[in-house]
Amino acid sequence: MAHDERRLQVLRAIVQDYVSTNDPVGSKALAERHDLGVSPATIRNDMAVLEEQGYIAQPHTSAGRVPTDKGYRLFVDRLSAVKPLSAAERRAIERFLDGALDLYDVLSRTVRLLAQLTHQVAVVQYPTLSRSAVRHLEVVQVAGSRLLLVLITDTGRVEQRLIECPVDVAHEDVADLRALLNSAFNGAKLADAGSKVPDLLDTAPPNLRSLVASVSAALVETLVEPGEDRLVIGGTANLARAAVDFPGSLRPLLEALEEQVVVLRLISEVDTGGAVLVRIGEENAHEALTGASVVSMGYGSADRALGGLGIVGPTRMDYPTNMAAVRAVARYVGQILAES
Amino acid sequence: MAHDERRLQVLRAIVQDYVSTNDPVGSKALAERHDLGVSPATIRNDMAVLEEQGYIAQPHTSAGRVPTDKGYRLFVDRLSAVKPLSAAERRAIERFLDGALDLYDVLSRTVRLLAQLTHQVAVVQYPTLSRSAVRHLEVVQVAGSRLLLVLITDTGRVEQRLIECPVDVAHEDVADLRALLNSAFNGAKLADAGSKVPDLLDTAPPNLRSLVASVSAALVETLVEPGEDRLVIGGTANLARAAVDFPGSLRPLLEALEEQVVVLRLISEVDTGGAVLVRIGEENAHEALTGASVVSMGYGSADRALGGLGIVGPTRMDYPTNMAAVRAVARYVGQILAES
DNA sequence: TCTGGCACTCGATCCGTACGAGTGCCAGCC
DNA sequence: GGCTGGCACTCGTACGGATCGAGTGCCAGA
Repeated sequence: MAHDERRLQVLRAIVQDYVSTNDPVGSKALAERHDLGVSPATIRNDMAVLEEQGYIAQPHTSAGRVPTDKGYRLFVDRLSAVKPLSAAERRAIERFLDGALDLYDVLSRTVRLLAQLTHQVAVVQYPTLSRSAVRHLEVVQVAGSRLLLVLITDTGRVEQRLIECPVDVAHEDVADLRALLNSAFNGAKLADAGSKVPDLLDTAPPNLRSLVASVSAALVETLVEPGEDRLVIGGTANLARAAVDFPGSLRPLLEALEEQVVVLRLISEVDTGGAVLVRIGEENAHEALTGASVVSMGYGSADRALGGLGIVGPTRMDYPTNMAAVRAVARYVGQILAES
Repeated sequence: MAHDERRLQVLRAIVQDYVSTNDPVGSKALAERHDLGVSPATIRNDMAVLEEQGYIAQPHTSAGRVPTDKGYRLFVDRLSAVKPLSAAERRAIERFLDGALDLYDVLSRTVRLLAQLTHQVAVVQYPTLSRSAVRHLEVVQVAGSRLLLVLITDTGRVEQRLIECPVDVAHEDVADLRALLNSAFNGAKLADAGSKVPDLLDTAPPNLRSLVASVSAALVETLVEPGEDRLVIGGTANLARAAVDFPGSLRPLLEALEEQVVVLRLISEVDTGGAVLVRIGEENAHEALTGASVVSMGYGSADRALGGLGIVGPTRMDYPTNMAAVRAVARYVGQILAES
């Protein structure tokens, strides 16, 4: 029906105006600023229906309407097209990310870039270890019984772990240990590392066996341990601008961002299909994120997902622009990390 | 004179009360809460003098007094004793920091600990490279002409750097390169690394010379480059609580914290003598830090300074407690890193 | 089905008043 | 000479009432 269609136009206009002005929007202003072809009175009727359906709400009786989470959801799903980035913005992304010196550099540039493009808090997950493969293992003797194990993955990530051995290790055994570990694990997906241990123990010379056992145990532990997934976070200063959208205080949100595990779950639960994922307000199912939305996407090549990245901001955000930025950056970062 | 002494007591009382209540403090309240042995009227006279000398100020005519930066300075220098930590707090520090798995883990635990003890934003500088020594160098071939250089220092720090060589590198040359680099640089202070390059080039076999030249150039560049000094920051959520002390907005401060270079300068300019350094308000000479104080201290053993750590908070902070916390944590972290 | 008109609601704003915390000054006391 | 109690004064805050206006819901008519 024609006026179902118009009601959606009204909702879209409400979202757009509210996002840009932060004032509850009334029927009169709506009629003036958008070519809806009908009078304020008609719009009021539409608004009454939209409110009844739960897409908008009024803060108090004599105020305009504000989109609800449900309203934003409909807007994102059906009323907005992801806005393509301008050529200048694309160039900015390339210029910003090219020339990174190492993995950390790539990620920290990414996070700054995202924060700058979206004016929100940006979050990038380190490439997940379990999906990478071992490129090289290095063992360095730090003290008699202390070894430093350094793992280099094919995504350029470098992991380190201190190992306390039960007894002192002979200096000449270290080289043997290194060779053994490398021949056993080289090229292995980290997720499969555990299954290689029995073979390794069989082939190890008897005098090294206990040493190999404790080191490989520590290695597997490091790799499998999911808590090791780290985040790079940036653009927190943008929260100060968005403070008006978080009535109580920024505190819970800032705490959640420090409590990395919460954000990690949000960012890492991405659709592997290469689509941008938007979680609006209560959909995040976390108290500290009341009034906040998360726009995220996985990065990596089609056959190998590496991790997730995204932004966190108030529900009252410019979804089309932010979704476009997240998508563009995720794709470009995926390319860069696939190359190296 | 006796009443000079009393005026200082009055200033101390004003600072203490103001820090704990955040209300401008008046003469009557002061006389009630502190045993100054004189009447409010007398205190008023003292306050008039203190104000004239610039130690305190009144926000408006009918309000109590508030310490100025100069007043806090006097308080820190002459009126407060660094408050020793309780045995329980000491134990908490040890429990919190022991059992860290690697350098990053030590630093991130440290930052969380400091933030928790002081209720302020905590900052820890990575151990400065140039004061460390090379423990091991690892070269991994990532692609034909691409090498990943991994540096392990005696402070447990692991640095990585991608090197793009002008031509493809033969697989068997990589091992030779590794051996050459290690024999040349092993045990060298990073600051001295540059001076070792000529010798290295002389001893290198002719066919490797150009390769060694480009790799060692990149190595020296990585080591000397001071911008590589990184920070770990935590406790940003504490700023939300302190928001009342930053009248305009938290924005400039949050931005300064992201603009790591500003904070880095503050934290790294520490007295090497092992004393806590306090910078109050305008002493920081940075616009974004108006109303903010920095409490910092170097860590490392007596003969080898590694870096700085500290906290950033409103000028209205509990200096004695915070100075004690910074000092205790800096000492303990220095111990831990010296051991490894 | 849309529109103009109208009465109504209710938060925001403004203004005037009262209150009280805090001060500076002064005369008197030890 | 220094301390104290008393007192007049200032000025920011809290409170209450009046006004304003944006926005609404409803209804009759086109």
